[in-house]
This record gives sequence, structure tokens and C-alpha cells, in this order.
Amino acid sequence: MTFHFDKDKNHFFTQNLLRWHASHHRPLPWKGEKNPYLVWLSEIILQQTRVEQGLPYFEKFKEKYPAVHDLARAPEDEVMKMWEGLGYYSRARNLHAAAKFIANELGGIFPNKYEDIRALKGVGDYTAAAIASFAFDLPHAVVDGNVYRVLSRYFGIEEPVDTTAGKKLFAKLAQELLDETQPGKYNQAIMDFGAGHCTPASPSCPDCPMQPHCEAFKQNKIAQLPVKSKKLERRQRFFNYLIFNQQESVFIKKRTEKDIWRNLYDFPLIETESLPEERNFVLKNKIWKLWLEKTEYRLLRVSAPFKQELTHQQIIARFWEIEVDGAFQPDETSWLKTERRNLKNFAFPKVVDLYFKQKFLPLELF
DNA sequence: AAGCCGGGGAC
DNA sequence: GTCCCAGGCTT
Repeated sequence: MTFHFDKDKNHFFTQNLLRWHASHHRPLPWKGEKNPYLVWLSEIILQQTRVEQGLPYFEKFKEKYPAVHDLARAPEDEVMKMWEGLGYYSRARNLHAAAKFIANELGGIFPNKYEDIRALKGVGDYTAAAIASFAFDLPHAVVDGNVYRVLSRYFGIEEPVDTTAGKKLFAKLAQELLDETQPGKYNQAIMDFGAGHCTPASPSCPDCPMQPHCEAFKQNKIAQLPVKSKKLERRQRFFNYLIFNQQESVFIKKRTEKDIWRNLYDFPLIETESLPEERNFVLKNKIWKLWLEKTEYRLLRVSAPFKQELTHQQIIARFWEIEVDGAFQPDETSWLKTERRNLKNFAFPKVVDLYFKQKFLPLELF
């Protein structure tokens, strides 16, 4: 698909966008922030995350780590704990790594050139443009989900936004439209407009200042835009967690493998191809036997399945609680014996946290 | 280019 | 249920 550059249409867009923004902007803690560290922090937190969900985390991080040195000095487990519940945990790992890089290699001075900002771990095209424009007034247009939606509708672009060609097209168009005399304000305006007016479902077309020149509105294609080419597929995984109780303690383990929830904690785990149908399934399991062949144990209870939806996976987790005798010592060196009252100091996936919150487990009878 | 990485809210 | 959110990294 080709796109024809129309100077008047572009000018109309930019002018009306800025006019709209003058009376509709949403006040948020990071708006107008010039401290690049805080701009960066807010942008990482807001990647693929709604403002309402990210806001408390931003406040918490800002309070705990007021400057990049504070974040750089923090233990990784502490940073992961601070991030617990927000999802996409590689953001936290990259944030921490970049903070250490800035503190140790750059003398604590946040980079002030687009390419240097873009080179930071966890900073892609969008985040680099956001930091460059908000903190340093550099002329780089942001392209996020809001921008794809607003531009695809206003210009009637049916090119998919999730392909290499589509991304390139929208990036070029966004850069053409940028008001270089006030890049920060312009970028803020287009994202606020997408989030608050040109919304995914039922946008406010009747009182939209862009409406006279909006191709999607004129052609009645609002609901079809933006176009995405890929459809999401989700696979199921069945997790059988073994809760080894030993007096006041339980055994937990850190997830170090290259899989979901890396660097979070959970429990010894047997993954199965389906939901075990018999009570003895896990007890008969080969791995399980290996773990427990040298000790006495007692099965206390088995939870009903807990479900958690991830973007590409559905996790069905069952928790098998057992009591082992005081002499039990696992062969796995990665297991960590922890008193129950200290569990709150570790970061766990949502489904494990949900299990903790159940005062009385919904028991399943086989 | 395609797949993977969370959690929550709106519908 | 499906879609989307102030995306980025790995293969």
C-alpha cells in the first residue's frame, strides 16, 4: 500500500491535535518532568501497561530509588520484589542493568543523545523517542499503540501495524507530522488523544476536531482500524507445585531457566501434559519419587486448579501440600529452605500469590 | 519475520 | 470469551 503525502491534511492534523490537547490533557506525575531518570523510569513502567496500573509502581520506585544511584545499588531480588505483580519482568532486569551501567560507566550522567538513550537495555524506538523528546526536547516522534490507532484512522491506512513494512510506514509518517518546535508537547498530545479520545472501542467521533479529514470516519472504517495481521494463539501448561512443609519452613526455588517469570520464585515443579486425573498421579511421578525416595512424607491436601492467563500461555496450577520429616534434605542445591513468615520477602508469580491469599484452599476430592 | 514475555481492564 | 495497553528482546 502506498501513502500519499498531503501537506494540508498533515497541517490540519497537527494544529487540531495541539488545540485539542490544550483543553484535554490529563495531569499525571511524570507530565512535564525533565529529570531524564524519572522520565525513563516512568516510560519503562508504562510499556504495554495502562497508566492506572503503572502509576502506583512509579510512585513506589520514585520514593525508594530517588536517583539512578539508588536503583543501581539495590539488590536484584529487591528490585524484582518492587516490580512484583506488574508483569513483563525482563523490564525490571533491564532497568536495573541499565541503572548500574549509567551509575558505573557513565558517572551517573543520563545520556542526552537519542542514539545513546536508544542503546540502553530495555529502551527501544518508542522509549528512546519519549525520553529524548520529554527530557531533552529532541525532535523524535513516538510511535506506540495510540499512534498506530490515531494515524491509521485519520489517514485510512490499512497496512498492518505489526509488520516490518507497516512499522516503517507509520514511523515515517509520525516523524513527518511531528511539530519540531515542541516535540515533547506534540508527543504528549498524540498519546493523550489516542488514550482519551480516539480510543480502541467507541471513540468520540461526534465531537472530534479531526473528523472533517478523518478517512476512517468518512469511509465508516473506524472499527476496522488499525489492522493487525497476526492472531494470538495460547497454549496450555499444567504446573504441579509441590509444597514441601517442614515444621515452620517450606522449600522454594528461583526460576533461572529461560522461561516465563525468570528471576521470580516459585516451588519445586512437575509440569505435565494434562491435568492429572488421579490423586496418586504426582506421587507416582518419576521426578517426584526421586525427590522423596529417602524420606517419610505425608500428603496433606491438594488444591483445586488455579488458572492464570498470560499472553501466549494459559497456566493451570495445582498445589500439592505435603509434610516431610525434619531430617529431609533435598539433593537439589537450588532449593531454598525458607520460614513461612519470610515468604513475603520474595517475588512470586501472580498464580502463586493467589494461592497464598487463599486462607482455605478450595480442595478437590478425587 | 516470528515468537516470546504479564497482568489487568473494557467490552 | 477477545482485545488492548505510553514495547522490547531473542531466535
